Amino acid sequence: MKKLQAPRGTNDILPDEQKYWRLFEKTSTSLAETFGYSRIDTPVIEDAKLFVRVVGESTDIVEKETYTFKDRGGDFITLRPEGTAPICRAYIQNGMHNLPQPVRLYYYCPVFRYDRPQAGRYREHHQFGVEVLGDSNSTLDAEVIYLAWKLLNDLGISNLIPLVNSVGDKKCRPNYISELKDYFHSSVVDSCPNCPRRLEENPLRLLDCKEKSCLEVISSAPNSIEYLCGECLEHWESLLIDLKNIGVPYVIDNRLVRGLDYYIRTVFEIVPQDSGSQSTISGGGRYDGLIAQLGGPPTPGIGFGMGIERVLLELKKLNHEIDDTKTTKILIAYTDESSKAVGTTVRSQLHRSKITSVLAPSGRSLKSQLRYASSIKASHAVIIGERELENVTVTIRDLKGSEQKEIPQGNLLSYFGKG
RNA sequence: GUGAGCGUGGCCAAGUUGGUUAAGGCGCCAGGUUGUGGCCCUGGAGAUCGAGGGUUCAAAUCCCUUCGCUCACCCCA
Repeated sequence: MKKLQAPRGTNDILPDEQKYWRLFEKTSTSLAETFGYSRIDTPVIEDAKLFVRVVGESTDIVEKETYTFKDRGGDFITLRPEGTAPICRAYIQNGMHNLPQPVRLYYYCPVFRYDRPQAGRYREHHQFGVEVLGDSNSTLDAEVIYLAWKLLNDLGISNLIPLVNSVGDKKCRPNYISELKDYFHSSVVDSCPNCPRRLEENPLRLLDCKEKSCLEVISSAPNSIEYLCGECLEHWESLLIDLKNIGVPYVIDNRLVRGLDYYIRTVFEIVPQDSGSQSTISGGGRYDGLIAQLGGPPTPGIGFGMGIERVLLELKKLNHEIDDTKTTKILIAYTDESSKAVGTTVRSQLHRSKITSVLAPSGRSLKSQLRYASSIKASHAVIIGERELENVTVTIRDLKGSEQKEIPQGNLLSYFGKG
């Protein structure tokens, strides 16, 4: 029989790994709550049309990189590949424009992409993100960028600086793109296997080609800021002031573009300095046209998404001690069937007082039971044998030291301070 | 979709000019006397060497196919 294994690009998150995940979850949700964001959970599956409308039908993204299938009723379903579109859908569907604006939301969920896995890229990964809907003021752009940066700081990843850029809006971006095309038409490097095609299909992407021969051409390419219309320029300039006011460091990166057309004006990313290719930890931007595009009222929006696996990769590099929230754990050892029965009632007593305890595995010598206690890092062993049965006592052994004493069964809880 | 590297018990792995029962370490289980752990000692379980086919008297070691993993490209929400 073929060995069963998790599908390509998916991972088990084993018990030893959980402390990192819980740290992230605690840190991120408490930061978001502190800033007045409310949690939202959307379904793992969505109508496939949602993402088609967001990114357009013919791109690689929808054709090759989503998990899309026909369900038993004949509807096309897509496993959510990102957080923003479902939240916009939920905003529209639930009439959230009737809430006080802006609406601040955060999410924490698995997302799916049908990609070949590689370092930092999986078919299932997890994202945390925030979205602010209903206000186009640059203050909120700054707030969102600040949150992404602050979250990483709170986790102890403090050496990262957000990269920011503005890609203009529907009015001014076309001018920029045609300028960019003109520039690359005359200078696109023949030796690059991809840029001639990019020039036709996605000119903005020319700016982040990795080919060495292209770098020089890119460095003197037209700069998007110089093509911003009056309103976009004003938004950009006030963003820089807002960023300063809120106290987040930033670096302007005019080659920064994001893959999707829906981004307007502000785009930003946080990328670790020393890493390989799939390393953007967090990215986001403003998407003022998106909700209208999905059939809702014209509503501005800004947000970021953060890849948790990539964050944890960085976190582990720093080798910080993670507090594993150790509770006292008690192993209940026994020597025969009748003492086992007493052990079972002792366990119930402890559990009622919320004291972590486990019964030793059956059929083992006392020595083996205590070995087991050590291996599961129990803090104490409660030992029940013939003598304890006779005396109606239990023996409590402190496993950090080696003192033990026999106490009346009735004093068990007070021994652990729960009497 | 493209390219490269890799695939030996749960984990880390030695072994590749083909040749007796496929090292070792970690982990797991047991024992080291009479009811007691962590260290140490001894023993045990556990691998048809990813799978299928071929060459050969003989293959984990050579050839072919296939699957899987990893990394990179493409793409990137």
